[in-house]
Amino acid sequence: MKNVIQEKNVKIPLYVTVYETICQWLKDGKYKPGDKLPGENVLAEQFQVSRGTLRQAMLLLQEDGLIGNHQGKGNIVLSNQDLQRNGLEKVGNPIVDFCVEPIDRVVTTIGFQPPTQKHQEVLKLRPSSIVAVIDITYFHQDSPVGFAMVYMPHEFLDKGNVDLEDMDSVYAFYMKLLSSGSLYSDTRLRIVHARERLAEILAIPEGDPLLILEEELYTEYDTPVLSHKMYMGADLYEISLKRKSK
Amino acid sequence: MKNVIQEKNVKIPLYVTVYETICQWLKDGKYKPGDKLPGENVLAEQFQVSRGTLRQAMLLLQEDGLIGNHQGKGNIVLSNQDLQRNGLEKVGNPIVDFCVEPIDRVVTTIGFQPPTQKHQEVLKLRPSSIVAVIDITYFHQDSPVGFAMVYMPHEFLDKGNVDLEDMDSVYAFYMKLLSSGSLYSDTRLRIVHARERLAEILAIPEGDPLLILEEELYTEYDTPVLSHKMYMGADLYEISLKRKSK
DNA sequence: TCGTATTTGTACGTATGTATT
DNA sequence: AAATACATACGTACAAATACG
Repeated sequence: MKNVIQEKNVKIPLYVTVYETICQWLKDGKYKPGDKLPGENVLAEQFQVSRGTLRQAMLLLQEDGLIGNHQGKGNIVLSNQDLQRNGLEKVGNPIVDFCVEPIDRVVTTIGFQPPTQKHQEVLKLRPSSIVAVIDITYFHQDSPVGFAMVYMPHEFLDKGNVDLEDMDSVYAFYMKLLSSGSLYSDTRLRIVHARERLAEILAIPEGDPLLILEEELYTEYDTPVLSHKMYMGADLYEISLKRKSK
Repeated sequence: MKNVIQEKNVKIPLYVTVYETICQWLKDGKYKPGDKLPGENVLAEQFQVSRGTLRQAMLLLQEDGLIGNHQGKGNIVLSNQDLQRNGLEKVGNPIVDFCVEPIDRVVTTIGFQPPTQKHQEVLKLRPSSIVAVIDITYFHQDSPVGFAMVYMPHEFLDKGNVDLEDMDSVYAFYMKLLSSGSLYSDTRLRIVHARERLAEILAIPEGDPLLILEEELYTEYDTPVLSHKMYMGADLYEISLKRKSK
């Protein structure tokens, strides 16, 4: 299997450059929310591309929630100012992205163990394989705000050439996975109450509520990459997202 | 302005019928997770459509997370039989969709008031307009499990021809809005602690944690439709979603 | 290892349908 | 009613990634 987090190709399709150009227009305020973009034929002419190619760019803009397409009316700019921040529906690291305070320090530890029954299922592992267990505590100004338990097949770390003695590089690998794109997830959100160990780690009273996010990440090939649980302090997190419907 | 929840056109594009046919194939198990679909040229031939049209159907399948597209390899079926249930990232009614117990009764009340400063902003209303305040309590076996406060411009209810004396029809209108499609949202999730009134409504001790979802819904024209807050009992809710990235 | 066939990705062009102005 | 603008659909050609002998 190829390295999951390989770099992307440098070759950029035409419709992507068109998309990026129009994104920049919107960022620069060349067209403001409520404005109508020039007609597709006009734009295609300007960019010297076919209308089909231009429409691929429009599709990307629409998926980003930057424009709305309306037959007979035109492509209208939506209120895009606040779209900078990614919502929960985009893969990233929620425990970092949604803390109301900035995360300024993380403490990472790593251990290894045979897969539990559950991990054999969700990570599709043989009983003879090895699972890396990565515990990460997230701090803001020396106060713990969140805690994550990450379960990853050792195989992935191995193929990623990660120095297992260097916690910074382990954490960097994990973050790179989360932001690598081309991953999708099964995600569950619940409220739990802090028990002994968690209460101690997060320095909160036992029984205090926590937001927990449980998740499995897969490649586009449907290969499990990792499973993790994130515990987020109740008062320190506000999770935002964009919901949509066809 | 046109009625937001108007029925869709009856005319169905070719690529949608192709998409629906292949969806059915997957549901029937004609192709199982891991299988490769026939090549696009073959499928286009079978459906008697051009390859471009067929590729539009493939795009829909991919957006649903049902298949993965891979240059040179093929279109592979993913293991998403369980995608029947919509995740939070799709607009619907979370307070109904994610309760671990089935909701078997709702109690709806309605009142009217001038818009607060905040509603003037988020719903883009004039101070002289009227806001409908709809309170909805959700029950499972006569126990309250969730509570929602909905703020909607009176104008919408009026144009929707809703009988404001008939609570069932008010609730039906609200649910129809949520499932009408063509809406998108700004959504925030947090933990709050039940205060007096909420604790009483949900029949829980004061101070107990609740999951709260605050949201504004907009049409594709960027017109605010409604703003609501949903309070969900801590132990009764598990919210699932599908995260993705390009 | 290398070349060839297969398969999807990109890009172009044209024509017609349908909703809005 | 006519003009405008996006939506759908067809066709062709070549590029790029992968699979296979």
